[in-house]
Amino acid sequence: MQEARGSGRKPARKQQQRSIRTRQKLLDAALQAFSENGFKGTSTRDIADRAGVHHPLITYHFKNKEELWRAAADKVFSEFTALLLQARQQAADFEPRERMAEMIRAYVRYASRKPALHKLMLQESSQSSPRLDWLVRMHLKPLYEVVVRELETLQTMGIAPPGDPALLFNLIRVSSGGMIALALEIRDTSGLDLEEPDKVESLADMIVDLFLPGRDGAAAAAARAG
Amino acid sequence: MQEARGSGRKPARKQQQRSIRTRQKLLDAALQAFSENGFKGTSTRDIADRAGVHHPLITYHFKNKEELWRAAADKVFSEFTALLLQARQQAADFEPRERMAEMIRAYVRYASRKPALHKLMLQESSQSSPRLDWLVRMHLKPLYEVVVRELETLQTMGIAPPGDPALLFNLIRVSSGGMIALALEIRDTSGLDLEEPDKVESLADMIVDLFLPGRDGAAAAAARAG
DNA sequence: GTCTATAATTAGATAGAC
DNA sequence: GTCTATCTAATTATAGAC
Repeated sequence: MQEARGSGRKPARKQQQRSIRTRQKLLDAALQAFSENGFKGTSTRDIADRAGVHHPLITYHFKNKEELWRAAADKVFSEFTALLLQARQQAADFEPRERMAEMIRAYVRYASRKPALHKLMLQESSQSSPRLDWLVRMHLKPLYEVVVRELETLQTMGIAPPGDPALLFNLIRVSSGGMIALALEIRDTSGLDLEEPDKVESLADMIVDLFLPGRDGAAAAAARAG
Repeated sequence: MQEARGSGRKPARKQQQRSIRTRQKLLDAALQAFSENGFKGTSTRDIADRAGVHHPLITYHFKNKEELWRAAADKVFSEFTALLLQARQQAADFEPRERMAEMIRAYVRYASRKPALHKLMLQESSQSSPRLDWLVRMHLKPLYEVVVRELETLQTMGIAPPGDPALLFNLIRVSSGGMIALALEIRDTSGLDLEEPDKVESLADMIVDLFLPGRDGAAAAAARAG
């Protein structure tokens, strides 16, 4: 930190801050653009325009298009996973069914707040690519490993329905994320507006009821016995 | 029909047939390419290469990229709807639950045979466009209107779970199509290969069990009464 | 009905001034 | 850290020979 004090040193810090803001704006614009048009379908010029900066700045801050994609994806997915694990943490003392229910609700709510995340994921999953490999390895698989184990527990307790846990996990996931990613089309074909918060809650509730039909605690055991 | 008989007339018919085959090859290649890279992300040259024809032929047969997209989409979606309504027709004499179950199974099976259809739909739904409007108006909405009515009936019979029918319809839809469209990613993150026919059947069965938990006929009425 | 050649536009990326 | 200018390649689309 060779510019801690003295006169005429503020410009440097101001530049740093501007640089950070430019990075942020580019990341936000990139996420939006990539989620709408896919990797191949978006031009770096479009991203620069959305961010309100000149396009050579992308090269300056992120080296190239691929790195920009990765940075943008990493940002949302990290945010998403953190929020999900936080919801799980907060529900640590709950009964197993309620803990999973809270995670599902957190999942649906975040998906609805950041539809770009699921749009991005769907765009990239339509074809194998280094980006999909990276996404699976860095974000999707780690989350899967954690959650599927809890789902299996819920299955043995009779709370989640029987069957392949991998199938069950992914059904819950696409039921949440897919609905959000398709929100535009769903509104047009069936008049259901998933941007309204109460509709989002209805969606979360329906998913919980569908995928966790069993009950918690003694009631569940009793129900199975009798 | 000025070439019904006589010698030296076969070349004309041969050319016609080649033209038809070229159209077909272009339509198939276009569906594949668009489903993988989205509309903006695919070049007409890529489509021509996949089809093994020279790219100016696209202009010749389809005028431009947009019309080619429309023709390709129209082909699969027409095929898809026809197959679905046929399944419904064949199950006309079944009890209501089994009729809907057969439609769901037909839906999942076709989705798995033609993953490009759902990939295309997901790609286009990420942003509003004249293509999405067209898709909704020509294919999605008509199918929705028919099926949601039957779903409502199943709800009043206690076979389908209660709640907003639009929500229920779309959940069934994305549970089927979304899983298929995401097959690549799902295989990599959770080792579940939805290209295997028996996995597809398991998926269909699980969807039927989840979304049609009630029973048919007198049993259902008895179950609700007692 | 098919091809070559090409026009007009837009893409990703870089060089170098400031 | 930011900008203008520009290179190279790829894009959609068309014109016109065969």
